[in-house]
Amino acid sequence: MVRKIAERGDVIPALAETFREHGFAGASLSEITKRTGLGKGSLYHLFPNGKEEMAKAVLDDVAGWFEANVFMPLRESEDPAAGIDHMFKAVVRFFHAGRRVCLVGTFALDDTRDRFASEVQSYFAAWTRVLAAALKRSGFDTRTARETAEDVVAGIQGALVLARAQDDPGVFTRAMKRLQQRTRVSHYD
Amino acid sequence: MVRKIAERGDVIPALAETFREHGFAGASLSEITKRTGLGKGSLYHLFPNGKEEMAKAVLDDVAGWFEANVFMPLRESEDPAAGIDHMFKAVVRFFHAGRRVCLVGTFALDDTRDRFASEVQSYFAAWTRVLAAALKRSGFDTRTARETAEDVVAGIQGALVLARAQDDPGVFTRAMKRLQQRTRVSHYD
DNA sequence: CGTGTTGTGTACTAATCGGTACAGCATAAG
DNA sequence: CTTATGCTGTACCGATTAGTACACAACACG
Repeated sequence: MVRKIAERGDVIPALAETFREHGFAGASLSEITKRTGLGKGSLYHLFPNGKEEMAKAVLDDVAGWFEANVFMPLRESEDPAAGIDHMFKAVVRFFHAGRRVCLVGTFALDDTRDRFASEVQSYFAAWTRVLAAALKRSGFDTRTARETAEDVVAGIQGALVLARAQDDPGVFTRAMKRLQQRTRVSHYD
Repeated sequence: MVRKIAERGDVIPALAETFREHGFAGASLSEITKRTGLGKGSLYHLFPNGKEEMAKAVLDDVAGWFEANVFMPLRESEDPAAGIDHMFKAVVRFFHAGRRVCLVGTFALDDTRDRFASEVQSYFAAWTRVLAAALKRSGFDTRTARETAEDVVAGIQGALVLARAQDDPGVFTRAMKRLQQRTRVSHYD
C-alpha cells in the first residue's frame, strides 16, 4: 500500500449527493461513476462489496458528522441552550438551508430502510435522545423534553420534505426558526 | 366497450401500495404485475403510457381522496375546529396510524419529484392553504394560521418518516395528538 | 350459433442493471 | 533499470428493466 490516488474519504461526498438525489435503488453505477469521476475498477477497489458498502460508508460518514457537529455539542455544552442553538445552526448548514435532502430520511421511506435498518434506526434514536437530554437540562420536565425533541426532529424532516416538494427552501428556514423558538423554556411555565 | 373485467379504479390501490413501498424507480413492472395480479398486457391496456401513467393515476386518486376527506370538510364545516379534528381523524386513518408512508412525500424526496412536479407541489400547497384558512376561521390571526398550517403539514410528514425509521407507529400517533393540540386556540392569547 | 370487439397472457426486444475479470499502467523499492 | 505492487479503465457477464407485438380467449350482439 504505497500510492493512494483516491481514498474512500475523497469520494464519499459525491457518493452521498448521488444517493440523496436518486435514492439507493435509483443511484445506478453509471451515475455513480459519472459523479465520482471514478471507473468501476476503482470503485470496486475502494468498496469491494459494491453499492451496499458505498451506502454504508456514506451513512457512517453522516453519523460521524452528526456526532461531531450536533450530538457532541448538545451533550457537552455547558449551557444546554447554547448547545441547542448550535444544533440548529449546524443543521441549517448541513441541509444547505433547505436545498439538500436528508439521506437517512430518503432511505427510511422506501424498502431501502430494511437494508440499513440499524443505521437508519440509530440515527434518529440518537438524535432524539441527545436532544431530549439537552432540553431537560435546559429546564424542561422529562416528558416535555422528550416530546419536544421528537417534534423537533420530525419537524426538521417534514420541513425538508415540504421545502423540496414546493421547491422553496424558505419553507425549511422558516420552520427551523419556529422549531428553535419552541426549544426555549417559556417564561410562563 | 362492453366487458370490463378490470377497471383502472380496481388496480389503483395495489399500484399505490407498490409505489409507496418501493418508490417510483423501485416499483418494477414485475413487482406491479405481482401485486395487481394483472399481466403486462392488461396493465398497458389500462395505462397505455406505462409506469408514468400509473403513477399519475395514483397521484390523482390520492388528491381526490384528500379533496373529499380532508380539504372539503376543512372548507365547509360550519365549525372550523370540527373540520380540523375531522382532518386529523382522516389523516390517521389514511396513513394507517403510522404504518403507511406518504406517497407524495416519497416522490418529493428523490428525483421522482421532477417528473411529477406539479402534482407534488399542489398536494402540499392545497393542504397548507386550506388548513391555514380553517385555522384563521377558528380564531388564529393570519400569520399564526399560516405558520401553524405549515408546521402541522410538515409535522405529519416528519412523523411518518420517523415512525418508519424507528419502525414504531406510536411515534406517529403521539405526534398527531400533539399537533392537534396546537391547532386549538389558546385561552391565554 | 357465428362474428366482432375487448381484454389478457406470453414471447420478445433493446437497453441497462450490478458485478466480475483482467490487462495494462504508474510508481516505489531494490 | 528491473521488479513488484496496487490502482484503474474496459470488456464482458447473466439478470432484469420498461415497453411492444401479437395470438388467443371471453363475452355481447345480431
